[in-house]
Amino acid sequence: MRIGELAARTGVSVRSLRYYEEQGLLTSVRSASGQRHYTEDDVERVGFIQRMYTAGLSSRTIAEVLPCADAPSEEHSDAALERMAQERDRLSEHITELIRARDALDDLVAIARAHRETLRAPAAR
Amino acid sequence: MRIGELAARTGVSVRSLRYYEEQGLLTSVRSASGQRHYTEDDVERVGFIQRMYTAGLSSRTIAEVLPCADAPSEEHSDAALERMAQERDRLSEHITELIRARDALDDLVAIARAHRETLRAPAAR
DNA sequence: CTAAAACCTGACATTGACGTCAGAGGCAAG
DNA sequence: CTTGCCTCTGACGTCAATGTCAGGTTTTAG
Repeated sequence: MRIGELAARTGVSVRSLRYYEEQGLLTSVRSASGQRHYTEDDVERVGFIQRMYTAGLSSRTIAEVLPCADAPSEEHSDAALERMAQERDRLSEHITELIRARDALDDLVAIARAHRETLRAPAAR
Repeated sequence: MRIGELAARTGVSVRSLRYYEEQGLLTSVRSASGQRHYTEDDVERVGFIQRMYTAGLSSRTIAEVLPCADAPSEEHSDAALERMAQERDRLSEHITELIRARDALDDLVAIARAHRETLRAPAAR
């Protein structure tokens, strides 16, 4: 498929797909005229890339980790494994922080709601 | 206390504290010479601001939400409450995505580790 | 064949939360 | 009084993923 279709199927912009290629995250086969062509597998690959971006990894870090996703049967050095584990931990910490932030928001919402009730039924007590 | 001490106690840069003030998130009392002075409460306030930034809220959104944290006993319009609830949900979705991303990383790590075992004990089977 | 739609490269623009630097004034200690 | 540290304002720099535009080629539909 061509780049427009891949973009449509992944929900990622054409611009971003070209950027991913520039960053070495995605490869394409070029037709004689220079147009990029992708395989079905690339849909999934782009999904993974997006997920890693969401996780807060940079292009460079994703590039380090991707080979492991590509060829799970090769060694790819302990460094990459180390890197993945490290990013996983960082992500885990971040999730913990986000949950705390959500709790803080929850508290605020609860207090605001409670006070609204007070306003609505001032004669309740 | 002056800005340097607040920075030290919150772990936030002096630059950021000025930026927060510029964004209307933090106020200070100015001495005759123009220096900013803060209260003990501001330490906690900066912590909350940081937490909201971590949660992915923009300055503008934090500015909308902060009045509720400041004065829980006022109404502050349903709009702010609505906004908080909305941000909370957005954050929740984001957390879910991050957990999925972490799971993906976990899978990769597990596969890589398993393969390393295979290499280390090739005669195991 | 022709026009529209999709693609190409290259380059500049954007956004947001800061970093950093310059030049000037403020404040406590010796 | 002066030395050294803190603070002030203002402005420009940064970074990373993307948007966007220009000018040109390719593909597709009619």
